[in-house]
Amino acid sequence: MLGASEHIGTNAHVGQFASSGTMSSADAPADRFERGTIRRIEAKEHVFCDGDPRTHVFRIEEGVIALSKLLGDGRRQIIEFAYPGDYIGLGTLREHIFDAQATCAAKVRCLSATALEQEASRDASLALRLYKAVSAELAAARSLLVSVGQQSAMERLAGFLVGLSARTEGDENVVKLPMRRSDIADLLGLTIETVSRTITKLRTMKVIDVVRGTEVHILDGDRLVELAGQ
Amino acid sequence: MLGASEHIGTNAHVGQFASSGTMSSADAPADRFERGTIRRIEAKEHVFCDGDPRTHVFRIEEGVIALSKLLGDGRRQIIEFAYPGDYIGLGTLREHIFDAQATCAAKVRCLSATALEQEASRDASLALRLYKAVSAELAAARSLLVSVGQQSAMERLAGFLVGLSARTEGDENVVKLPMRRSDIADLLGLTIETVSRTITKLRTMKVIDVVRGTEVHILDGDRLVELAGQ
DNA sequence: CGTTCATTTGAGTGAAGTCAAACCGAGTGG
DNA sequence: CCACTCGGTTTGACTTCACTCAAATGAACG
Repeated sequence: MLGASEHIGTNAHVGQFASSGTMSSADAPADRFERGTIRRIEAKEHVFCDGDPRTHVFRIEEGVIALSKLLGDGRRQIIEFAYPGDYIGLGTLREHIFDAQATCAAKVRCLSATALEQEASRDASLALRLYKAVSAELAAARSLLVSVGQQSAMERLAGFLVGLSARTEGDENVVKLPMRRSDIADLLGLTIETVSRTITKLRTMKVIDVVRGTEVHILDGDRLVELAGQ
Repeated sequence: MLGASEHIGTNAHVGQFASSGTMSSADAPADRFERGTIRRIEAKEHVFCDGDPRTHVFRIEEGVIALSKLLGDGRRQIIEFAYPGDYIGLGTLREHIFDAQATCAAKVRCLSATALEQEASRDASLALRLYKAVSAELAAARSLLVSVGQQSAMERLAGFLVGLSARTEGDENVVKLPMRRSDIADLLGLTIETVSRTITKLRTMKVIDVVRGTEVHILDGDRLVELAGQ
């Protein structure tokens, strides 16, 4: 099984941020969302781990970060995939309670959690932005919960592809999968084999076509949405 | 199946709040969390429905409210049980995207959503409280997701009972179940029958005892925690 | 060209679902 | 006070969807 194999020691990932200039922003100068250094993350590298002190909040600039919970016996549930523009590490706890691991090469912007929250306690509009950001995460988590709790493997996978397609810029009918089958399986509460078999079934149904394992061409979008249920 | 049987018309539940005096608060006078009228809710009555405009935020004063999503074919996923002290209806969307239904007789405090959010845009400390409240909900939703996505029926049910016991004031080993089996099933992503069978198994294992179907006596708390996994 | 890692496919099993019937406790009315 | 109903729960028999274990295939890379 996948897991924390690449990760050596609880804090190995902290402290060696690639020093990149702060991006010049057209926004208000005090906008913490636009400052912070950029850090490069390799595929499978951790941004932070379950149990680490929550020192930073990160904004994804490139790639995909999987937030996940690892159970004692190796089972893993992915909580969400964070895509460019998303924030990870928000919340009020002193320590992280999830792993954050890149599913492919990625870049994140690092923002000091304490600075952010100190400023939020003075600046209501920043606090409201944080509120809206977590609210969006909450909606996403609940929607995934409905899927995992009630839907069949086919419905979950079709829904996942529909969601990915909606996120995709450019041709909505060509979706790149920037993660392994095991990541999809752990997101949807299935096994790798079931994910693979379901993809195969969608292919034989001529609803999708798969190129080199990582690129999904949606041949019949309406049917896919239908298969996703509501 | 359960569902919206008690509910007649999308907005039948709005507008007939029981007029109760605003509670005198030791807090700051501007504290919106302490004002608002109290509304009585009968068992199975809706506080609000999926699709209703989000006019109010509610604080549970008594009883339990189930937040749920109903799928087209009757399947239902409960997102969370809201207990006294919890808030429901937070978020930034104009409309509710879930049903909120009492599992037993309940009372909620009604707070104007617009007033709350207008004030939050001026008062950073209020905005931060909202932020913290949703963050807590987010953590709860994610934890349930892990359970539903990865754990067996026994693990889910044991975990549910452990969680209830932790919430219980007074004797931690006597847990009242203020909801039906169908509510527990829809929360955990199981069927009524599986919930019932699992409870029976816990009884034959002498880990719990059940009195009149609604009162669980925890006989072996350590074992229960063990069965819940992590 | 061989190694490694990811994915696919196959065969068999099992945990939870479905359908159906029995049971139980709380009201209600004769 | 008992019979009857009604909603909820439990139990039983059977089915199925997804899991497990195992092997084959495919892609990437030195």
